[in-house]
Amino acid sequence: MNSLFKALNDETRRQIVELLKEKDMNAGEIAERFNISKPSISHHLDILKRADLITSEKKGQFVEYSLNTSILEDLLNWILTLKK
Amino acid sequence: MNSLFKALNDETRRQIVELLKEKDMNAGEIAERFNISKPSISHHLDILKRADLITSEKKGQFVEYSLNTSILEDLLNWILTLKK
DNA sequence: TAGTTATTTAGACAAATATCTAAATATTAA
DNA sequence: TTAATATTTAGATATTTGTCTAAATAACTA
Repeated sequence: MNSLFKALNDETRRQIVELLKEKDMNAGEIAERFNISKPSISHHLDILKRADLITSEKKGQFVEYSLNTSILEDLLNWILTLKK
Repeated sequence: MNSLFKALNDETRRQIVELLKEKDMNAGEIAERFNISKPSISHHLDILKRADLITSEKKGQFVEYSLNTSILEDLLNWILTLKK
């Protein structure tokens, strides 16, 4: 839960998640969308990955990232228990 | 959205929110539940308040805090748009 | 009014975080 | 094999954050 909130507590990472909602993208494509260096984006991707929010798959010299929405179930439930 | 994620990105603050889910409590009662100084708890309450997650009402010399679940609607929607 | 209790504000400090550049690693192509 | 491209790792640095103690503010009580 901690790593999930931590991962989402950054505007850039939330935007990455929103990008990956539309379609899978490789690290370079993701980096292009931001005015941030590639190493920094790589670091953000690592944090999202540790939180299980995204998965990665090596495809040749590229690394393709995908959104993993199943982990959001936990977050959803946490919020719902507060609301009822 | 930023202040909301920021507010929830701390275990102590999430626990405060969970406490207030059960019943309204004043600052002292909340502080008793943690091994953290009262000023620190006060600071956490301030962050939760700025995020609109809680409201406060002065009652004599006490300050009573309540959970505001309506702001969670935004968070819920943000997550739901990712899932579908 | 003076003392006590409840809470917040101020200021300091250590730890965590986001960012950068430079270098390393891995893969493809000539 | 050498060069080029994609990505990550390493190390540095400035900013943010969570915590503390001491002091300030506010409200009750004797």
